[in-house]
Amino acid sequence: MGTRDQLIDSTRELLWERGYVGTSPKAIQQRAGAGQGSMYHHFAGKKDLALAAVRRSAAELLATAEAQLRTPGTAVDRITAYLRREREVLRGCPIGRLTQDPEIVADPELRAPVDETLGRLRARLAEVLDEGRSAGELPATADTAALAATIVAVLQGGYVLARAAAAPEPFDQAVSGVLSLLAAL
Amino acid sequence: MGTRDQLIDSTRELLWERGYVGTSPKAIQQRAGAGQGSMYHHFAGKKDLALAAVRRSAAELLATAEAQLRTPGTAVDRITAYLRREREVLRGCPIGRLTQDPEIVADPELRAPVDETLGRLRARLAEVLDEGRSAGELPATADTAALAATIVAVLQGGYVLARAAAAPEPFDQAVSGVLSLLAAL
DNA sequence: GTCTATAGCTCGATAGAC
DNA sequence: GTCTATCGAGCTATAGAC
Repeated sequence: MGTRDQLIDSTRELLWERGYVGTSPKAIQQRAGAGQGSMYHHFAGKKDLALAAVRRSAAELLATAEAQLRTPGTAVDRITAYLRREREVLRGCPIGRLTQDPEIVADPELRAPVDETLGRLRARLAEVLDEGRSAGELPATADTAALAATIVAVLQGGYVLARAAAAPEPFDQAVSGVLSLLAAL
Repeated sequence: MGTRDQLIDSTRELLWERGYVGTSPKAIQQRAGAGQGSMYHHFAGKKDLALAAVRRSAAELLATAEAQLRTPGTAVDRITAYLRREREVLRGCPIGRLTQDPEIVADPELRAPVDETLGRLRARLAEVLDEGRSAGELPATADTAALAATIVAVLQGGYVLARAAAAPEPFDQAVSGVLSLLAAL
């Protein structure tokens, strides 16, 4: 792996752990084992590097989600597979986390990939729910776009509860709750 | 209002907007209209001030929730009143926001009030759901603790989606989704 | 109680040698 | 492509006058 990739990966980790405001070029360089000149040779600055890092994390998140949602079974089965897949819950979501960063939401360029990623995730979940509705698994009146937003919100909010408690249990409870509600539909 | 209170209020605002890592003593002083000597006279430092600010925000959050949950009606009515109350959605949750801050979750003293607040909120919602279950509004088999976690997670995650989109709609969708699921129980 | 001055450090970025 | 040196600013905190 080249120095450029090392820098991107270090930035991804630090953005996940500490956010944009809490991540310094110096910390990125140290984690990547690269010097200052090297970083500013490959990237225009902190923002440029963050953009590359966020885009890579976003692509990975969507690919991982797709792997779970592509499984056979009913819509609720597929969503269960997605929600129950192994997660490092206490680390939170590498993309959702960025929405709490004032400099990310204030900058259209930095916010765009975050918005697009969560938007696509919701759209994909709505698609799965649509298929379930067409198959008669869900009521014809179900608002699949709203349910998709609820599911993604449970994930993102589950991370918040788990991190507050420093334990994964509240995340698991929140997921169990929404799955029991979906199963009862 | 005294200087001490001004400092606490400014810290509350800045923690909400920028988090702990993104908030400097200097910014607090400027917003409060107080000098450095004044701040360090009233508080031992940034952490001490943050503790006072978080405790005050936590008390306010729980009091506001209680005002909505105390209303008459079924459990779902009361939870609807809570979820649908007027919110500045794009600002997010002043307490949940702190779970994304590495220095808050790493410090037991700073994390404690966050954990306690979200824990109490979940417990209070579970209580409301328990009352509804006893009244026959919910199935006897409903896992009220899990549903309470789901409801708080939808709120916290709804903020995440709204901030990503820079629009309140995803929050409203997520709330609509979970309320429709609860109504169908 | 509040002020100014200052400490020692890190911030994000640039310069210029090699 | 990577290095070291340096910039001007801001960081959290302390000192000591008033």
